[in-house]
Amino acid sequence: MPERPSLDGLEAKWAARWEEVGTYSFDRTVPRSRVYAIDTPPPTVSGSLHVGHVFSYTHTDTVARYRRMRGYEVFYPMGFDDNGLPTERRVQLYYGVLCDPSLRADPSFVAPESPGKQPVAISRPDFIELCSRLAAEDEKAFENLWRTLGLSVDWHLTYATIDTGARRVAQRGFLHLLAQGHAYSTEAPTQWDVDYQTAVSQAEMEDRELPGAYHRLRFARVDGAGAIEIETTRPELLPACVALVAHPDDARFQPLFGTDVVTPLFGVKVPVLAHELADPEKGSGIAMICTFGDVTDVTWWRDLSLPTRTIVGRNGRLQPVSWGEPGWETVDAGAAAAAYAELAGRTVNQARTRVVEMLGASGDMVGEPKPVVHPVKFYERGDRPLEIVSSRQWYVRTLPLRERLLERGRQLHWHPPYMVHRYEAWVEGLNSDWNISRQRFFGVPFPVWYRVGEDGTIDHDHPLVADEARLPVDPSSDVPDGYEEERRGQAGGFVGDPDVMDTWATSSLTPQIAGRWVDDPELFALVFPMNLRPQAHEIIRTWLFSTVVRSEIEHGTLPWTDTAISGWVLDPNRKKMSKSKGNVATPLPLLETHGSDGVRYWAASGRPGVDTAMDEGQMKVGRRLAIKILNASRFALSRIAGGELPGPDAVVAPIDLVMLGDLARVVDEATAAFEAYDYARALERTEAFFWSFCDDYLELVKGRAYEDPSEPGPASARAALGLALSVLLRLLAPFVPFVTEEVWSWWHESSIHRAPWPEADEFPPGAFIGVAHGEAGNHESHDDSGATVLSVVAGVLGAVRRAKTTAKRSMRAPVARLTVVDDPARLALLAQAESDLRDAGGIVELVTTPGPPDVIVELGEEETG
RNA sequence: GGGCGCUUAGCUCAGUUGGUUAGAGCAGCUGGCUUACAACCAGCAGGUCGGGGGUUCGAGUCCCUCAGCGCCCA
Repeated sequence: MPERPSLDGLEAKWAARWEEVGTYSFDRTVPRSRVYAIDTPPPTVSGSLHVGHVFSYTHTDTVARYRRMRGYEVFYPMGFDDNGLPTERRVQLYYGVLCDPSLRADPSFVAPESPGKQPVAISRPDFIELCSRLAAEDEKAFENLWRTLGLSVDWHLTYATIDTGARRVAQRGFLHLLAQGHAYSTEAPTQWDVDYQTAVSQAEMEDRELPGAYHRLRFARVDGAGAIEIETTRPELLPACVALVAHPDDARFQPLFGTDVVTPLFGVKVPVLAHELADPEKGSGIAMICTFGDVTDVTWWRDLSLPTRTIVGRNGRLQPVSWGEPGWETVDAGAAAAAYAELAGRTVNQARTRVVEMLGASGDMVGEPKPVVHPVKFYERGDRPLEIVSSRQWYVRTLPLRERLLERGRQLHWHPPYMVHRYEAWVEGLNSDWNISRQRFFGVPFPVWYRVGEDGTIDHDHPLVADEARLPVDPSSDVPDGYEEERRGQAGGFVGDPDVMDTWATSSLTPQIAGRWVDDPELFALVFPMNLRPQAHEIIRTWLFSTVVRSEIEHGTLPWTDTAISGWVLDPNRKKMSKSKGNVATPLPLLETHGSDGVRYWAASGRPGVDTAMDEGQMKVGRRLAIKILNASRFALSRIAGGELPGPDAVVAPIDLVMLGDLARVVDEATAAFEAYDYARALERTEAFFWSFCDDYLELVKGRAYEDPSEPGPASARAALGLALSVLLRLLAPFVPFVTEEVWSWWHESSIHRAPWPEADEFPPGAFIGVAHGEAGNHESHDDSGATVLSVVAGVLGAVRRAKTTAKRSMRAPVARLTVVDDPARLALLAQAESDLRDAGGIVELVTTPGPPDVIVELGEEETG
């Protein structure tokens, strides 16, 4: 036991020790009933470290530590979700490279030291190699943070959602979806980000308010009887117009339904149709339908069986079309081609400007554009509005599962419970199947190839699937059974699926990946279904939802029994932290300044599911708590050192029994709180007891504990002190693992983090008088009002302190005479700890008198010298 | 526009099925080097529980309504 204990260096000391002796390693020899498995969120390491990471992961760690102390073997792996766009973007910027999948791998390829002025095109294998390399470096920074923070993760179980085992799991899962008809591919209108060059799923889209303008355009009627005026925010899609649409009940347009009009500039005949989704209140009450301006266009196109006229290419520019050819019929092909020549090759924004000029010149635009602000769909990471293009994508059928998914949501235990509403709202609002294809490189490829017919057409309807025993495969370099590499891309040969799985399609399998579903079925049977999914609330609709989908389809079960939803970290002004605002706090300096235990204390004070402000003040409080634990423990241990520590039966003094009874109640409350995943409540109750324990009980008992240990009074004090310290340290261990382990090591050989969680049977039966356990006793340690010998004596001690403070005297000043006036029952309680009170207050003479409550303190002179 | 949550001391938050005088920490103020701790201790002060209405013997707590804030979704 050090003379002057300190928090300095505890993180490094204990992190190394825990790793060395395997304190948190998972013992797979235990039976299923003793396993507690956690499906940890795998962070995306290409993002920067964020104080939000320490916040939510600390919550999970307190639960993991509690369960471990309850005797469970905790399966607590860390994962990393490196695949997908964020890592690719980081590699592009870091090295100044671009992936060109048409290039062959270059055996002599060396990554550029720093990015040049122009991006260097490199092959897909070389690009993936750089992604893996950079991700591995970034993972180290995360692991270092987690270890410093003291997460009780078993680092031998670490996985990445792109590693070999994960690819095997993801591809096997996909093949099962395909075989059972849950996955299908189709050519379909798809939300497309023209910058990232990829399809975007419903879950990744967001609306942003964007300024635009209504342009009023004139369409001539074929019968010559005048014109129809429509309003549109996207006049550049005029060449893609396939129909006009109005509400079936709209009397203004009923006579026109079924007739044709002609588009301005391009002279295309299009019908006027009726559909409920047309809003008579909006614009002129009649709209043009294009290929495809928005999701409503897609609905109309599908419901009304309209043709397609695709003009926007995947690069976001208008592509060439053949006016006059089938599908592009027009009354004047020459004029249409001339007009379109002004637009082809331009971006949609450029084309909009030009087409407006042309419409103005031709007199087909009515009045000036009317500015509006309207919601436009964006990819959540994108900078330009999404376009809708038609392309081949893989989908998972989620719509037919809706009812079963809602039922699973009701079976899952949500903490806090109201979070289930977010899940239900999402499932009920599903309007499309789940698009899992991404046109990217650093991801898990689809393990399928397609036959190429003799005429060069690709047969997407009968994919050649990989044998499960071969997984993982890369169809861009591996070859389907029965084919030679030479026939890749040849007529009569094959092609590989060019896409990779969406990151949610792989991370939806984290229970299967972490549990090694394919590679280690015995382990998987031991840990799945898991116990806990901790995660943030904004990804309920993505990660939680998709994991439930995959588990339901593959295993017919929930992937876990409980989910704990954490809130966000807000900046000190309660604003959401974001890079653009520049209010993001990086965690390592905080850990260094306040200590890991201090930061963990702040994090664990945040209620489950509640957004919590970054608060360095709370971290300082946590650090003070840790220092207090050091000092109080050293003090208590110094009182009980030397000789055998008496067992609980030695506790006989009423005040000692009452203190232990109060502590037993705290154990009950903390245990109940942890069982309900309310770590914050457990901490609050424990901490409150700990401070009053230090302020009052330690002060009252310290004299007696120093006396002859063979006497019953001192023996009682020593036994109570030892038990209380042991219990308190264990209650605090999930929150402040470093300082509690340090103190524990002063008097124990093994780790506190494998010590048993405190139980009622550790306490002497006499402690439970007046406590819920209700065992009868033969002493009077409490009165009818619930006052105890401890609460009465602590109250009097407080009055003595008050008097000394008011008199501006030192706490050491003696009390010549203390007169306590109170009712007889309370005075009887006081009498049971009279000598402790005299010691703690420096009281020379104590007088008790029945009567209206009062405490009269007559201070004496301090001895000098 | 729909859903969920929040509003309690200057600040951050507790407050259980409705039940004595609504609590804690931080900040503030006043004292004190007290043989565990000055990175500490003791004490003091600070609240119309967002506004309004209702139920009840009794409301911070339950119901209605209004306002503000945040998030999710359209």
